Amino acid sequence: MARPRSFDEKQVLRAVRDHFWDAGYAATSLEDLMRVSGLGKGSLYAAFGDKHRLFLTALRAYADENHAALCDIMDSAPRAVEALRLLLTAPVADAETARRGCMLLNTTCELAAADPDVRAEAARTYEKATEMIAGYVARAQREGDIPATADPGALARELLTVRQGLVFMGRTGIDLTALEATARSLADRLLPL
Amino acid sequence: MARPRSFDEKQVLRAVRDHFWDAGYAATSLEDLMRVSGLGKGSLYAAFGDKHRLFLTALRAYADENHAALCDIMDSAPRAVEALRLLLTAPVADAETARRGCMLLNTTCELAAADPDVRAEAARTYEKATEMIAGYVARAQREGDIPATADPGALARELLTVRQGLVFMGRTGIDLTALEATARSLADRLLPL
DNA sequence: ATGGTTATGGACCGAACGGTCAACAACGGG
DNA sequence: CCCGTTGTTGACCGTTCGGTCCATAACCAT
Repeated sequence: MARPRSFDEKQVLRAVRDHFWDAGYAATSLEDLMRVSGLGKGSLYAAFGDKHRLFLTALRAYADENHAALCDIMDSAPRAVEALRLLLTAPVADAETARRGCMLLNTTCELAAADPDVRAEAARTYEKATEMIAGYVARAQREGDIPATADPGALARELLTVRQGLVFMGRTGIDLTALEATARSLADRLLPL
Repeated sequence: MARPRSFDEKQVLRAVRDHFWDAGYAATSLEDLMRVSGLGKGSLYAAFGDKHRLFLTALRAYADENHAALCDIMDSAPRAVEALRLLLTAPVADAETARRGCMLLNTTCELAAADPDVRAEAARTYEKATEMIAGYVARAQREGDIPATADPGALARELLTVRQGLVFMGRTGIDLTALEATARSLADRLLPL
């Protein structure tokens, strides 16, 4: 019927997401996006709308992917309490991950005050994460590793908060050995085994 | 000898800092800075250098002021362990503070990957904060509120990390009542009284 | 009062910004 | 084979960007 697209939508979205992730929203120009995606302005606009819409699309894709990856990592632990430990230790386990930080965290800091869409995405994602973590807490309680008296939702919010703190500290360029030790120690204190 | 300045340097720096704080670095234009400071371009440049130098000056002033304010708050507590509790509960105690977050945290997320000067400022400030906190930990140990076996530096890094996590979560727009409860609960678990 | 010196404010600059558009290219159905 | 439809490309638009510069203003020592 008509000319087919010459690009893979997911691949473009990934390239664009990577640039927003590293450089931030405001510091990324359309020229940057054209370069990393290999597309012309017109194609970018026709396929994804303007810069802001493209950004939100990339952000949402990132948040979903990230959530799925976190679920995978935690699923790999045999006991729920170990999965909860991974929640704290994984984000600082290797240098590249630690330095890059989390795209949602970075852009929330940059834009939360000015952009309701970003706030909404953050709220949505962190609520989903809290529920997921609370599920692991409940399982760890059934497995006898966490006292049954604990409130799964409250503990989940604590762990998520601490995780974000660790992710942020990784972004600052702090010494990674010390940060790993901090993560382990926090896991020891918050998840008495 | 010559014409005197028509503005107060600290006042201008505060106005400029406020705008960078809320809007971020890249999203702030020289026109914004002229508007909030009431100065013309020429005066701004003559007094503070270009946008980036002005930003760094404002950031450093913020970091120093913030550190001093934190010291004041913690000094108000009679026992060191209570000061350490305040480290976690103060940043989420009122809505305005929580929503605004921390300028250094916000800009570190935005610029850490691209701007070595910002990384350096973050490293400098967080090292200073860690030392200050470690001092309180040591005092709390002398006062018998924290086990003498604890490593003050390690505990300080943990508390700072958790504090940053709480500050970040406040910026996301999360429910503040829940966040306060999270802060209190984390304080209870990390600072056994 | 005046001259030396610095501050001020806004005109001005080239470059880069986000966004639009129209001419052209590539495909499939008839 | 050719036409309708959609994708691609790059020229082009007005605006805004950060930064420079200079005529003028305001001050103080003399």
